[in-house]
Amino acid sequence: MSQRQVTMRDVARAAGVHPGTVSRVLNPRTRPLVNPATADRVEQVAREMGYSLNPIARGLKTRRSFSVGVLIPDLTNPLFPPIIRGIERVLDAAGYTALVASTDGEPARERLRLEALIARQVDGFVIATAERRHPVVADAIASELAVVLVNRTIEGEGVFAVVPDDRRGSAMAVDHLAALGHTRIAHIAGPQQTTTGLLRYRGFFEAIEDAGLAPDRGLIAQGEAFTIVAGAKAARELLATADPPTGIVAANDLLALGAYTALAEAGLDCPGDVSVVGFNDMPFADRFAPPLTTVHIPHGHIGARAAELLLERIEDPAATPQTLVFEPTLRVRGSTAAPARRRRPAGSGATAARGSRAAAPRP
Amino acid sequence: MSQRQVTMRDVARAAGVHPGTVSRVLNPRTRPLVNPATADRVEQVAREMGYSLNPIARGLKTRRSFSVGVLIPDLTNPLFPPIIRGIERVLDAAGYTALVASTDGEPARERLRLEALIARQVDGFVIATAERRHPVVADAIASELAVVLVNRTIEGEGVFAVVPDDRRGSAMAVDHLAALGHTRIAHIAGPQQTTTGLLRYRGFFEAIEDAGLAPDRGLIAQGEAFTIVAGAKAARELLATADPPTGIVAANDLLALGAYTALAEAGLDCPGDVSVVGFNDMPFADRFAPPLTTVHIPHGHIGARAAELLLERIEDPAATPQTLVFEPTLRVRGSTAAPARRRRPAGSGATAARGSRAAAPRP
DNA sequence: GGTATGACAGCAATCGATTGCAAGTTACTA
DNA sequence: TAGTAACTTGCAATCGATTGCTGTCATACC
Repeated sequence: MSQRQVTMRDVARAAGVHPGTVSRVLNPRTRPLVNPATADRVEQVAREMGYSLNPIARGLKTRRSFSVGVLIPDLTNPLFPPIIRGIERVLDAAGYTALVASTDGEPARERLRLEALIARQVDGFVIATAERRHPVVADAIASELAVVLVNRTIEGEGVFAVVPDDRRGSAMAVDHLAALGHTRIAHIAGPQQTTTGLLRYRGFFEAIEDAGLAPDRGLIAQGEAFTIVAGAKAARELLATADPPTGIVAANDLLALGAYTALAEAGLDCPGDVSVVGFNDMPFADRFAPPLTTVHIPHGHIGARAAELLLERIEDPAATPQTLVFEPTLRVRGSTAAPARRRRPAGSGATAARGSRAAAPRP
Repeated sequence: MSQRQVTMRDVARAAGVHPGTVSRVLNPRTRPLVNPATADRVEQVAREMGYSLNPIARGLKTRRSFSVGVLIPDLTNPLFPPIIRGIERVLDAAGYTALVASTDGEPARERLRLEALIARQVDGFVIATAERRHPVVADAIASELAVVLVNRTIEGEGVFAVVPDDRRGSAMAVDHLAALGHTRIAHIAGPQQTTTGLLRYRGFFEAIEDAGLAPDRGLIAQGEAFTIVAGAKAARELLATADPPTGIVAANDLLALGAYTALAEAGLDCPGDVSVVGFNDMPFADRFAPPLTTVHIPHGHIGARAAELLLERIEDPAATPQTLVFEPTLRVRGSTAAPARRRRPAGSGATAARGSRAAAPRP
């Protein structure tokens, strides 16, 4: 907040030494090279003058910035803020700064962001926007950039990633519904170009078979994105079939919320008529109407571990690539219940929506 | 993603000109200084070589970075992501980059962030963490940094800010409840060191008087922070009084959500027993149980306008300070209704909570 | 035909810090 | 006591781009 920034030269002059010496004193790594007495004096003077190192200038020379880029598909998805918080916590402690950028899922914007951040000399990236085949990310990794993927990963070699056990999570959801007595269990799948979309779908399918239920293509609806709108659309398709499901496993909470919307439109009660399970346990999932049963993943930890992995990778470019897989847990709340006896007219299309009455009608 | 970065010197050599000339060509402002033919040629060569300017180096010389810092109290509060999105949209279009940092409301962390960003040569700040008397922010403004406050502002001169009309918003909430027939209307106030906390409180109080209701100190509970936990605590206090309110105006949605919690604990129904109004209309407010009636503010616009103001201020340091006040609107949803006839025992303390049964019991 | 005018483009210092190299000290050994 | 090793610290080039100043050259004007 000082008027003119104090430079290293100023400190050097004041302390009667050469700027190079000041530089050495202020860098822990080179500090031992200088006489302890001198070092103390310089440090003292620097403190008194309120000197602070100019990271821009330093970065120019060292090609390091002690900052890392964090690429997020959509900041307004409540899943990500806790992850970011976890990342920042670790980075902060290590003296790094996180530069958060959201890409809105647009590849063009993503490339732009990435390059802008590279130009800013970031030392690495935590990327949450990965798709299974992702040229931008693959390039980044190939070009020896330090990259750690979080939540989603890519298919390929040499990847650092921290992800939930997606198959297992889906299976938990299916098992839960099956245990409640559901036999017609549907899936609202996420975009299949993401590992979360694909693996949760596969996990769902496998679990259905393991539960001894008949797999049915008609019970799979493809969500076009991980959004409420896409979830509603997919759920409408499921409800419009001849023999609609009594339980829905959504590939994430936003899709599940979309299912809520579709159910309300169709005048159906959740969980009375249809049970819904989400994935992620995003913040506020417990406050929805009804509170969402969902697969919980430890957001903060995932972020923190990703940051730690990244720091390791930055410190040691030869570090062995590794993928950390977190075990999810099921949070049972109010959106799932035993299936009721079928009571809707067996028409093929959903009957005209009875207005948008709230999913949980008041007594 | 190229191996070694192409520098201006490389381009100059290839084009057979001096680096200085390349610099002039690539800067729109100085471009007219060079012969159009040469300029075209240089530009061509630069493009072919895949040259991209190094913002670090440029920043070192120009003390500009074309990036701005965005200080957010808490990224996990869903109010902020849409604001950030608005900011990014405008900044992007102007060729600037937003560096988002969250402070968790800790002054120490805030100062740290601010200084880290200043060191990174940001050209200005959008600050959402302001408190009414805020030394850090006041210093920043005083030291001629380009600063625009968003959502909250400070008390003082020469401030650029974009805020909602907090008094008016509170008044809308009160009027709504009064119109429904409520006479015992309480307020869960936000921290009074923030303008949002203070003005919403004042607006509440004024509106109560204007409605011809008797102001009652017992109907004001102070939230310690803008969080669910604080809201629950404050609401419990309100419910424990001899003559509890039938309507609650919360200073923001998180506090309102806390009120939901307290009501559920006390076995009370919302809106059957007590109506609740929030403030901000944060994302998902319409999905809660019950859907929250709240004062809506245009998050994206607020962010965008703040960014625009900041850009103006950066371009013209002599720009006149201005505060933009946005008119809020009331979104009536499921958390408000006419007061029921009093039917609870008139005991002074809340009776033992009947477990944490969901606020909206299933039929 | 000589000089004033102006358009171009090169030169070199500069932003603030880092670091290999070398010089100067000091101390220690043979 | 000369010689060498171990410390310290200064020197200066460097990272990549910007910009005031200067020099050059062609054109225009009288």
